[in-house]
Amino acid sequence: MRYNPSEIEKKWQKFWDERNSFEPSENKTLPKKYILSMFPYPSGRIHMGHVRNYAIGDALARYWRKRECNVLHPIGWDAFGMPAENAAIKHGVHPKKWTYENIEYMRKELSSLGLSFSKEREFATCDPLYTKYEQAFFIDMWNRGLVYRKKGHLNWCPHDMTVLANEQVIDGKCWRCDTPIVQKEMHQYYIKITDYADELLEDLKKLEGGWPPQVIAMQRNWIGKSVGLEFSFLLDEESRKKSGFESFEVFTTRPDTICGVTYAAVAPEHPLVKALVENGLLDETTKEKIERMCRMPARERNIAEKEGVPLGIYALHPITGEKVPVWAANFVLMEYGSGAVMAVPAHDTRDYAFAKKYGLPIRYVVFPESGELPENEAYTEDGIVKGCGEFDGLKGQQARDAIIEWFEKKGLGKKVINFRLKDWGVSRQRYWGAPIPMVHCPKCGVVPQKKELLPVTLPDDVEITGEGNPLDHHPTWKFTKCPVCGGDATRETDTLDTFVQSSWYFLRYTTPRKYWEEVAFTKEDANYWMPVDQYVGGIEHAILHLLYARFFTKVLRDLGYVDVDEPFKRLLTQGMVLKDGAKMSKSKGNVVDPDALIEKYGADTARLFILFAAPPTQELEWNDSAVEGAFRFLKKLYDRAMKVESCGEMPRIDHKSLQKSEKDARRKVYEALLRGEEVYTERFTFNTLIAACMEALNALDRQKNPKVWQEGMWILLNLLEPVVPHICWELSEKLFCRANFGEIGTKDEVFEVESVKMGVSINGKPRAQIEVAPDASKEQILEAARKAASKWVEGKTIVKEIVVPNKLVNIVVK
RNA sequence: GCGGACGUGGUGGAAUUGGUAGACACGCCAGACUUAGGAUCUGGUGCCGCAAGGUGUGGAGGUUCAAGUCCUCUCGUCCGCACCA
Repeated sequence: MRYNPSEIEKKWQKFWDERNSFEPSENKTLPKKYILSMFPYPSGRIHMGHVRNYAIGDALARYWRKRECNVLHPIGWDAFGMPAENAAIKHGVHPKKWTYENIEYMRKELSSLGLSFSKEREFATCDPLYTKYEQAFFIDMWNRGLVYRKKGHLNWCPHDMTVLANEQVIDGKCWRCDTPIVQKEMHQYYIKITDYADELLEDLKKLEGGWPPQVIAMQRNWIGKSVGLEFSFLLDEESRKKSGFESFEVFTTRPDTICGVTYAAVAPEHPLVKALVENGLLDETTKEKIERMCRMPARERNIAEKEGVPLGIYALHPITGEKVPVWAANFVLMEYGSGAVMAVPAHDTRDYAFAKKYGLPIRYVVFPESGELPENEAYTEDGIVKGCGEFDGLKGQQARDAIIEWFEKKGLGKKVINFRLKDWGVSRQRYWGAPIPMVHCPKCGVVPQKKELLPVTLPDDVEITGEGNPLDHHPTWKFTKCPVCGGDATRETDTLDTFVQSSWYFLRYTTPRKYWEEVAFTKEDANYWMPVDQYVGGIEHAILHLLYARFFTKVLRDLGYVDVDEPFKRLLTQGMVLKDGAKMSKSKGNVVDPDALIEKYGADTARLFILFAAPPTQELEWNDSAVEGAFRFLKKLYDRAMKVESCGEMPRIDHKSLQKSEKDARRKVYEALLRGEEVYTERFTFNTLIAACMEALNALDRQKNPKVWQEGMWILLNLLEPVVPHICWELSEKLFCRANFGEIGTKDEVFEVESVKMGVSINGKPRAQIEVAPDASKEQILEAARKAASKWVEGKTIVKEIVVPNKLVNIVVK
């Protein structure tokens, strides 16, 4: 019998399917493992990234099932979003049809990989039943004051005709279609993620050890907490009269440098500037310069040269009372802090460059503890304050604290914490999304829909042209009654950002399908299964999805739906799959199609290759001949297994009576077993486990003892089942009636050896090898070592001798 | 600029607490079997050298009996953020 993957794989997939083999138990007294690979967007076909993602998750799920855990390993579909609408525009297919057909097709593709998903708990986020609860959460959040509506400058993608969150703007371009973003002013709904900024930051500590440091760092950076002093810059009397402003606020993280302030700078969009323009106090060229600065998009501003104009007004230094000029400058951002800064050219590189360009004074007030001030640049390090009256002599944090205290005592300013994180704008002017369940009533204003009327569903009869919002253009959909007064009203026509759906889908899975009509999920179920024990997905979600999901979990906790603080205990970020050094993409023409691969070699070969070629967190370079190698291993495994006699339990072997090659084989097998434990539970370096299994099979091949073969296969098939399930079920069924699929304990006897090989080094250089009894004394070992290395020892004085048991001997000679 | 990851044969990668660097696999070379094979099997394969030996984990120092692993500096690659006050 030759290895025939397509036959074996069909057989077992059918077997698993018919028996619903992978449904979790509802018995909550069992130890649980929640293993989750990020759910896919139903784009049409799976790609190698999916294969990798689900091969990793499936291996872990299958492993824990063997350890007698209750395993939740679900799959679903992140099904709302723009590609469905783009398909509608291009090909005239309805987004719903396009999406569900894609799901149908991709489900088949995934099932051909033999993944052990719970079929029962699968759903798509575009299912109205999912929308229903999402809308209910939104209303809960609105009622809690966590959602608000605001008119503001928004990132607008002219191609997709929609608003984007800051997180969705990459290099000033749309994250989806790469179109440059423009600023547009409009109303939209915001979720107050900033209310949770501190907790989102603090709780990153809880994730240390479980999440990659890189992802934690990226989130920390994105939240961007900075502590400093906020104070008012009073304007001098004349400037007050001119502008109608008393003062303006500034924020600084370096109050210790405050006495080095020689000017102040405000953003070109600052209200103070507007007032001066409106009062006709600026000449034409100044106004022109300001307008030009305002027009320049943010991403160009940060590469442009520092530029600014004096506004002809003066502020009073809060400590010295000195008059300092106020400038409008292109490097000051309106969106951060108060849109104005105190400028200390001596201790800030930006302020320095600006001061040099416009000939503004530079005054050093912080000096290094040792050494000299740098020449021709700002000194930005901490140091000792000099030239600042009562604060002289203080250094670094000490000085900062003292100065903040001084401001607070005098009531001139206060300690303030600023975050870079902005509230999450969730309105999208699109059709294929969850409708925002709000109603605009001429009498009652903007009010939430009644919960018993949820879900607010999408109308099917829409025309999708790519221009404007189809829901807004629909002839009847938006007309409704006000849930408060019952009068005529209109529905909100914006839909929710798709990241809202992916922010809680992992909670939906925790409750069995039969309850889905009544609840989003039960608290009991969520508390049993959460947090996800192992989450697996791409690094590209390091900020967006993972931050929103963490935030949502905390909000739902505060709303009383669940008790956990963090949704994902451990996170594994898989590397990309590359071909010819580049990410696989249609445009580059370097795509390897998973279907074709499975067709040719089978799912087990695909899974084996993808887990063997590189550790899961690293990039994986595609290599056709290495795929061939993976296939070869499976053929060999199958061929050798066919020669093993079947048995119902693990054979008992008298280890002492075995020949050396037989003992070696057993040792290799048990080494693989130990490696398996650590790979599946801690390290996830499946490549090393597979290598250990290959070594074990090679070692088994060098001996002929039928019992050693039986035991070896018993263990290897158990170890490899999570990676290559089909072939392992087939062979285990044939040989052991699958009795080998439980937990297997190690055996100390196989690691006992008659002799150990040790290296002998002279002055650290490996020179010879000795073989000694495992219980040999230090003296015996040294004697053997001196003899073996006599060539290098003769005529020299031995200075020192080190024996590392079972490893090596190092003799130091002179 | 800030933050993070990484650098080992022709290639992917092993080496978990410092202890014989290069496991396992790909590729390549030689051989066996075969009508043939992109099949299978055996042996070899870091580099220099006929050999003895030397040398070798991006580079330079250091700690140590011993460094891919620890420390300092440096070069390079990749990723994220970025005029954030």
